[in-house]
Amino acid sequence: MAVTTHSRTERAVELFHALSDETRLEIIELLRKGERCVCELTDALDAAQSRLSFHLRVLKDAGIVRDRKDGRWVHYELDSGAFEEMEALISGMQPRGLSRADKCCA
Amino acid sequence: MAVTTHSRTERAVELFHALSDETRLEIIELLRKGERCVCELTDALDAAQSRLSFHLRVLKDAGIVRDRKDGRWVHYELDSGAFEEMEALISGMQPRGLSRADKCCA
DNA sequence: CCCACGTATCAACAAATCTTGTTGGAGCTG
DNA sequence: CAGCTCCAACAAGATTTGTTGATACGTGGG
Repeated sequence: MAVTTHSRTERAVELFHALSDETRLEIIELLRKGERCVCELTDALDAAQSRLSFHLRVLKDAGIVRDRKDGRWVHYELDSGAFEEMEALISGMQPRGLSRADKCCA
Repeated sequence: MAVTTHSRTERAVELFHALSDETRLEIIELLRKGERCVCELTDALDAAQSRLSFHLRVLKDAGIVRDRKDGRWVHYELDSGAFEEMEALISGMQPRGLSRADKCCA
């Protein structure tokens, strides 16, 4: 499970790196509709299986998706916790003064 | 100014890539306190000038910072528009159903 | 037990990214 | 003008990342 000790910055790098690839963003887009197995993703994206496996691992290591084994299939789905984390990170990076109050319940 | 035609996904890749580096996140953190010239950044980060110049360009190309010339100095500052863009992107990537209502004013 | 299927992993290569050192331009100052 | 400072840009090397094809692993069916 690789519980590497992360500084706040290292964690941000990991998350943003995971999102900085077109294939991975396409995977995320597909998973928004719900859980999918790898074979459905290879089908939808017309990508080699080992390529998707690689990208799914990056997403999983970053905590953006989680997997569930079901017989010989592995289903992947989004983990909403990571998105909350990223929203918080971006909020905390913005220029001082307009971090929160002005965009919530405007 | 490189007005490359971006798909939505390509733009997301560009933004998240710009954030996926520790040095660049440190630059952003420093710029949160306000405008800084390159020499102040090299000083604060103890980094070679050409290295910072490289990273500042990545940030600038992504629209995350903008520069202002002042004599022989160049000052960089955050561009809040990019952060709003990223918040919107992340919002739009989350699993269906819980995009907004459940995290605003809970 | 054996084979087919779905998936992960590995090795090798290709391509992109980052670092370092260097060069050159632009703008001050004397 | 001469000399200095601040900075961008380039070149070369190192490192990281992504792709592809081959192989290995686990599961379920015949």
